[in-house]
Amino acid sequence: MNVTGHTRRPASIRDVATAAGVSYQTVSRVINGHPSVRPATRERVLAAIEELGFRRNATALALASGRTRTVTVLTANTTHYGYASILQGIEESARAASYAVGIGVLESAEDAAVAAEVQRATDAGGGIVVIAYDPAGVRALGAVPEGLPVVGVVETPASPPGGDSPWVWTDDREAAYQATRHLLSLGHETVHYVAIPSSTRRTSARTSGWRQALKEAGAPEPRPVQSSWGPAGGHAAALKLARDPSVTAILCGNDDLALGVLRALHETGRAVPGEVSVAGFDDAPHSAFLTPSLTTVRLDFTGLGRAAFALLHGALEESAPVAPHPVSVPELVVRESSGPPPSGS
Amino acid sequence: MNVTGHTRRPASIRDVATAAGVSYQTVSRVINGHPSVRPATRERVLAAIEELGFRRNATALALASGRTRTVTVLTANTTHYGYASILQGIEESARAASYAVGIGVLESAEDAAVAAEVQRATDAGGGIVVIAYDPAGVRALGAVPEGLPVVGVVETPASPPGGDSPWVWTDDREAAYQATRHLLSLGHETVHYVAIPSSTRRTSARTSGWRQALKEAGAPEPRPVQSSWGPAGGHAAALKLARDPSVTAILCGNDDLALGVLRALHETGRAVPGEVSVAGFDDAPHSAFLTPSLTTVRLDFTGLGRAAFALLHGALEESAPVAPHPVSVPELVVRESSGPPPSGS
DNA sequence: CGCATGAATGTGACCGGTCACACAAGGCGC
DNA sequence: GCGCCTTGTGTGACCGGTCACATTCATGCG
Repeated sequence: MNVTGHTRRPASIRDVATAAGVSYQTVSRVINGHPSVRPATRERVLAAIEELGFRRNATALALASGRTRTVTVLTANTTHYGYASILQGIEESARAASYAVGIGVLESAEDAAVAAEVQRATDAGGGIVVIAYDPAGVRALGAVPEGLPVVGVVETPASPPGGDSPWVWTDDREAAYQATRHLLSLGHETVHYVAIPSSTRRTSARTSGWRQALKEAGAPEPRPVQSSWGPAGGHAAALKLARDPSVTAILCGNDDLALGVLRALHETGRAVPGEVSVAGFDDAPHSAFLTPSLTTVRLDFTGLGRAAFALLHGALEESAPVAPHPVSVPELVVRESSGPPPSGS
Repeated sequence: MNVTGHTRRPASIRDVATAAGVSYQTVSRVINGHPSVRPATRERVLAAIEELGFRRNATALALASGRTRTVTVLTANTTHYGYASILQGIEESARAASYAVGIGVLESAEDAAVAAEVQRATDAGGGIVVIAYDPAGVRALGAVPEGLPVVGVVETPASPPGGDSPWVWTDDREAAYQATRHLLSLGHETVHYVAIPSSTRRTSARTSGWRQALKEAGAPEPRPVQSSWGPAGGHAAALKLARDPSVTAILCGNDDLALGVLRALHETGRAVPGEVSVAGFDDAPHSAFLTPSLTTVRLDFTGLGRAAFALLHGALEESAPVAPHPVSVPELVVRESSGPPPSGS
């Protein structure tokens, strides 16, 4: 029940116009800050707006102007820490720019389902951000019709990142390189790699950063172990690796994987970092509190989301500030899970 | 560059009408499945729709019909596992019902900021779901103007949950009760409780479930330790508790807290579960892989999100199926972190 | 056979804004 | 004092749909 008796239809500019004794166009001018409105008139209109509690109808605005001020985020998942952080970053920037944020979950990577989601995002108008770290995301990014404003949050840019390519990414190669070098510098003969699924057919940036560090150090290059995204994958992968006593250092494609690896090493009785060192990727919030706490590379997902929005915003409006990929550099965080290899080795 | 040369304006129903040689109204009838359209006409219209690639403009539809088919989720955070899962559940149901999902993050609990977010959500039209587990969410829920379709995902229903109260919740009381009983049944004299911040001034359901179990068992009731949401809070709280040798069982308000508690116990050299048992809440994906793996109570957040949408959907459309709070019952998951108290105790 | 009835379709107004243009009043140059 | 430009304001059409009502034509029935 409403104080005023019943819920009344919200005031439109014509209601305001009548109340202020002007035409609706004048009201429109006032709300849009048009210069040529006499101060006295402006005052009257503003008073009427205040009194009637007028708010500009977003739907009508979108229909008339053609601009939706909306960004739709397409993602395969909202619960993964990285994805959720990117979303949060996008929302933060979008809110500051008075954009609405929509979200679409790509439940399957099947073409029809992906196409349907892209359609829905397209129907919403405005811009699209696709988190393309996984097959579903990659397909979605590919399925966006040419000419639409879209930004992909990708593992690696698909072509030379010159100019205004519609992608943002973190320097995963550098991150993997740093982590691998860290482990090698502790004295490990080589570093094994448990990989997250690659979104493309090409070698992932993480893999190549790892590989480069090994090559530079003249370390043997073991086959990367392909795994999944979650702890279960890391667990399974590490159960195999643990059987090989020569394995003393494991780099994991993300912190979830590392968690599973830690668990598997514990189950097989291999001490971390005494016998085996483990490093992750992402610096998820729980990684610092694991036992042992996890050495990892911190990636600024929130910043990545902000960058994605900035890029989109620039494409959508001339006036928007075109931030040049200000994604911060990955930062190695050394914790307990990495140490020198067993001396007897 | 587009195949057709340049991006053309999408086809409207009038374009389709012209192509099919009928009036725009007939096209409208066809897309809305109105019965009285001659099959031959319908065919022609459908062919024109297909040929022109017509898609109904969501903005125009919203403006004309007044119905937005949108649900906006207001939340303080997108990265917490529980919140993110609820969001995912809402999105899932919304997608099935062809609703768009918008998201607004309540960055601060400050009144003005919360009010602004609620306004934005209101402007979007459609329904609102507020995740009201924290002060920001609770305020947002309170700030939603009377009469608007809104559903709160709350810790505890504010008033007798009879009829069609616009809230969904999990049975936290039962969950805490189960976990506490489990610990007591292992032989612990009592169970200490590290609480997440309560969203309301009243005693939280989790607290009262814990309390009831203690009372029924005739166990002494220690003061609950107020903490924060994240692992850091649990860590700090447990550092204090660890000093007291009589503490042999700790129930934590969520799994993140439990993670911090485990870490603190490790740091202070208290074995889990040898000396101290720990149980959490939520069953986050990583909890099963911790060392020791975490005994916890599984809550169906995704189902909660689905229930929230179902309730909203029912309020928004007569035809919608009104699912009666089908949130699944919390389920105790016993893992390694809980066991009998030290025998010498 | 005339008229009521219903099916099939079309017309105009409307949702709440914006945009392009018309128009009145006032200041300035000549 | 006339034209012209500028300032302030109003009018009409439009965005792409929906809704209420009008119209046409075939049909059924008394």
